[in-house]
Amino acid sequence: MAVTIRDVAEHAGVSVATASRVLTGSRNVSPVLAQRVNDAARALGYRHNAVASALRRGRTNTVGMIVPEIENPFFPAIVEAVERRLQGSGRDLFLCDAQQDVAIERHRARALANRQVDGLIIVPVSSTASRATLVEVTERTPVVQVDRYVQEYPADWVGVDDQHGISLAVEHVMALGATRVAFVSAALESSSAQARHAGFERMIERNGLPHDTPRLLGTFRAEWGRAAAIELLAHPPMPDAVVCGNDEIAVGVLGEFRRKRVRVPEDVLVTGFDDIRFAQLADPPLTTVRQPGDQLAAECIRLLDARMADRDTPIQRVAIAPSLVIRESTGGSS
Amino acid sequence: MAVTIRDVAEHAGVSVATASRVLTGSRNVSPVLAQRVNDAARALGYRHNAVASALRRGRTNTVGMIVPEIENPFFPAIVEAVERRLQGSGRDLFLCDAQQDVAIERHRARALANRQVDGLIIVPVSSTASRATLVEVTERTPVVQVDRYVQEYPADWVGVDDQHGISLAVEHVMALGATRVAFVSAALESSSAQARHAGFERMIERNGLPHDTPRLLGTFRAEWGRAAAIELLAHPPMPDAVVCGNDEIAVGVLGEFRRKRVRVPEDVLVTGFDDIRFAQLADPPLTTVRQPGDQLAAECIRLLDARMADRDTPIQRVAIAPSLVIRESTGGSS
DNA sequence: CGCCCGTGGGTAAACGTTTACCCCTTACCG
DNA sequence: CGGTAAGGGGTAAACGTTTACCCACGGGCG
Repeated sequence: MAVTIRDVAEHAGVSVATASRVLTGSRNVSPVLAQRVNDAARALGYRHNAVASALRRGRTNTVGMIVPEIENPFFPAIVEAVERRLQGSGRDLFLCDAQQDVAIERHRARALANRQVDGLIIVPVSSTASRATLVEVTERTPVVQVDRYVQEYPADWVGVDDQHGISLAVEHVMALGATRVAFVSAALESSSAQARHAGFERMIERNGLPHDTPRLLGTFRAEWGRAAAIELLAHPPMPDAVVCGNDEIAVGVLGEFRRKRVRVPEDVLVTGFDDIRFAQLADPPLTTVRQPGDQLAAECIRLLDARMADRDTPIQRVAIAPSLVIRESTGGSS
Repeated sequence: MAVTIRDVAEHAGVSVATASRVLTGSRNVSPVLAQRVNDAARALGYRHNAVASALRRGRTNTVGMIVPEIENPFFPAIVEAVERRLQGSGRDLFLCDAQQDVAIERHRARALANRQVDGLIIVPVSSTASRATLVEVTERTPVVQVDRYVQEYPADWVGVDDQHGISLAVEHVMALGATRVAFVSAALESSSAQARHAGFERMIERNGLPHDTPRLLGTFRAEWGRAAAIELLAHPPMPDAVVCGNDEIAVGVLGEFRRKRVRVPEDVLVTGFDDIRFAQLADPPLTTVRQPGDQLAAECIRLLDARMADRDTPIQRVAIAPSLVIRESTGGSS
């Protein structure tokens, strides 16, 4: 078996209590004994058993995070930001991928909760089907939702004001003279898809733009953007602008337009959402609604810590205003 | 406190042993008692405490994975594939991001090992500086390296034959008439950067191509590709082809070339490596060396399981032959 | 009828830490 | 000099499961 704290104590000629106190720094120990313990630990190659520690203390110094699909580059960006935020407090982040499947999501959430993570950060797959998982896990551990949320908010949320974000995009293309504006986004499964769609419809309504432009709802993936572009081209007249639900979709749309020799921005304007790294590398570089990842992460950790400090704090929602990043896909910076 | 198996047993009127046996299915229990236990568990809202279980059993049904940086889309793709492979055996995957920092990598590796993961899959940050971490963690838990490896192989490895991959790219551009071939890749920190560089030099040598073409080594990121392209343009003559160390770099190169009105493939050929999702969405779509993610993942899990079954199995290295995917950045499919 | 074996149940001892509680020594103060 | 407090050390009881070991019972077989 591996070397335990008991072996260390024995080797150092002290009690396990003293060894533990030295190793965790939980109480003052005379320097001479401390030295002996540390030497013994090093000599024996002692490794802290986090499982035993977690069982006894009920805490793990670990935060869990679940994202709907790790292949969507927006999520790694958030993960990165969260990770950096967590760095300071010495906690580890364990990440799980739900693969767009609420059953897997539930499984992962339980796995993390069963491991006694001190907190859980989750981007729920579905605004409805993920709810049960959220409710279940919320009664066991502090939870913060990021980006997406679940109906009726069983837990804190931090994200961007999606409706406002989309309205920035629509206003922008309107200002450039577009009146026929199409919308390509994901099916109304997640809260962000819903909010972005609602924001779009509200802008169309409020500004008296024509209603008969296409609304194509699929997934948040480039493949769908490509398919949607084919659809748009198949049913003239072409819109003046295509507002996309995220950057991946927009990149797919751009790719298909390029292939079909539809010129962007001359023939049609295209906008995205998120401002992923590839947005500026797209051809043409993509005008998009930027999500401030660092702020989201900071807010997220703040909420998590607050809830860890007091489980009964009222549920909070933090919506951060996104900003528009203008690039060539709508004609470039003015 | 939370409800324990003791509460369940009491409520069902059986011993904890029986309750445990029902809940884990470790031994036959008469149907009537089993029913009572299950009912009690449901009624009380019993949740398995994985920490206690792990402490007692020494296993966790969990696999840990560490990638150098989650923002490089190649890694999420591998993670996805591994995750799908793991699905079948009911194990959970906990992912960690090393943020390109061997200190963080070591911290994460220890965190996972301390949590008693049953195995660890790692893409080491550095071929030299990650070695100590690998050695340390290898004596505690089965480890498989993917994609990159560490000097002298303290653990199994599965990856692609990088040298061969690069030679496919070089041969391809040579076949298209290129003689002056430049190489843009990452600093020789990781094994993949080293192998790809070595493969490139070997091809130049073997085919008697001019030696005075640029070798620009930076990072595996698009920003670097962009910077390298600027460098290439600043020092004529332009090469006939630019072979890149990965797709991200290539996308950056393409972006900068487009901005400077350098035509690809007419003026210069460009190739990548990995075949990430965006490779085909780039402008022009990118000719690249494809890494077969599913095969890598399958092989990886196979190696891990083999090592879990027998810790003393000799160390294995599995190199899979990559294939060339020809797209417009070198003139398109012939 | 006696023995053996298989089945299903319980008791209690682990797993490795942390920490409540207790004790002893020493120093300080009135 | 007695009393008290503080500091540093040890003992042992948790934390919640799993499982080795034991026991009782019943059926089959010689």
